[in-house]
Amino acid sequence: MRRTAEDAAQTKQAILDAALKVFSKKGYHAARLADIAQYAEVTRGAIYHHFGNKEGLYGELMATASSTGSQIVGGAVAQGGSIADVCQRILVDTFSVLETNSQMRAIMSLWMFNTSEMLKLETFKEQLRQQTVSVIDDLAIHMQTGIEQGVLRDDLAPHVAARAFIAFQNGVIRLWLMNPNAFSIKEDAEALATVLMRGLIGG
Amino acid sequence: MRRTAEDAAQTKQAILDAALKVFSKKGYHAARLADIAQYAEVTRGAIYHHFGNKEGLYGELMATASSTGSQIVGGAVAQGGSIADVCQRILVDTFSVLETNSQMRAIMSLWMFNTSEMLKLETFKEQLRQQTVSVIDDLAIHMQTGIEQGVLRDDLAPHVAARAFIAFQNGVIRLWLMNPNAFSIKEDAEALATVLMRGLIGG
DNA sequence: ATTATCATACATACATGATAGTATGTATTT
DNA sequence: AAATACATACTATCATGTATGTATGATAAT
Repeated sequence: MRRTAEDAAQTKQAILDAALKVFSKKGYHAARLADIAQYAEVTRGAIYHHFGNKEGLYGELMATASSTGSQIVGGAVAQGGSIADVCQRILVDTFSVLETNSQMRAIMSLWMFNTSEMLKLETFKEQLRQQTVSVIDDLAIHMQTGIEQGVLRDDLAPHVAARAFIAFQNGVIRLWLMNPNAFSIKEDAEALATVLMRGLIGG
Repeated sequence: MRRTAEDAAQTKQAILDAALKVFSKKGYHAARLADIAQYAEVTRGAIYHHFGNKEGLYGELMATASSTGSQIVGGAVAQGGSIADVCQRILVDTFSVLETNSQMRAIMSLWMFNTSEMLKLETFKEQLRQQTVSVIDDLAIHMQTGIEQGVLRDDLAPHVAARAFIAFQNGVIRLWLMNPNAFSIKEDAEALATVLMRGLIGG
């Protein structure tokens, strides 16, 4: 029952969508390919055809996830302003979007929670490590210029500032994802972001 | 080959120690009871005898882990000082101890990473949720008095301050655990803590 | 344009391995 | 003697991966 190329692409996307839901909900090991297949309304055969194996499926998922992340950052940078403005905007945007966009929420859950499960796969660990390092390094360069321009505190080491930023962002996201009913991350986004930024902005 | 009661307690502890190592390294699902047994130099029979099943073993582990956490907080509070001093101390202490104490590192790994894997077990999820809520609530009360005393910024909502604090702490710990070679969390502990505290302290 | 051929997109069924759990045996302690 | 603290051996389950089947779209030959 071969379908046309378009149909095939559609099925592949359906599998990816289903995988995102199931992986983010159950974790890597607990998620069964049978679950994903059922959710996508195909059989496991389709999954093996398109992705080779479970790890391959997960890998493609993570690739799209990480590209989404850099997309947000790119958008915030494009709006211009000082490094402080950009950082504030990134925090507020990432916090807010979680509450409104369920797909984004699933992606974040995936990379917040499942990631850790995957750290035993050395290839994954290394890939993630590299990725994090480069994000921090990039950010540190911007922090450096911010410091030189007097926008950020001059007693701040650029890398420390960058790590504080990423840690705070991830921490807030994780805290909220663990219990979304505890508070509204969208309503508190501005206030939370301000706490961290006040620690970075020169005064 | 029954051993004396003392011996039994000793083997039970050995199993817990082994479980901490294996769980924190491999995750819940990937960790095999056979591994844990081998590491503890017993057979799986001993595990089933003392803990009933895999989930029981994990449960007891987490119980000791959470008690360790509140122990650190208790210690920092006992040393006195303003809420700002206490918070700074908690951050610096928790950051520093990670690098020096491998057992603490394993416990943190467990609760940072494996926790998420366990969130599908509803009992666990609820337990963890309650725990987090109460930690935040407690902290918020202290933040409140800090605000009233003028130690912390007066435009800060107590719960926002509390969540920012916990999020930052967890975020830094997680960031470092994911890649301990990227930087020395002990050396940067003071600087990192200062960033967050400057965002909270009134000026 | 029709047909023969091949490649694609899956479904189905089976093989394999791994691991949790159980049942039972046994040596000590109490 | 009865319960404890395990070890050993066995069972059952389950999920991945693979091998194979099949219907159909794509493509080239005639």
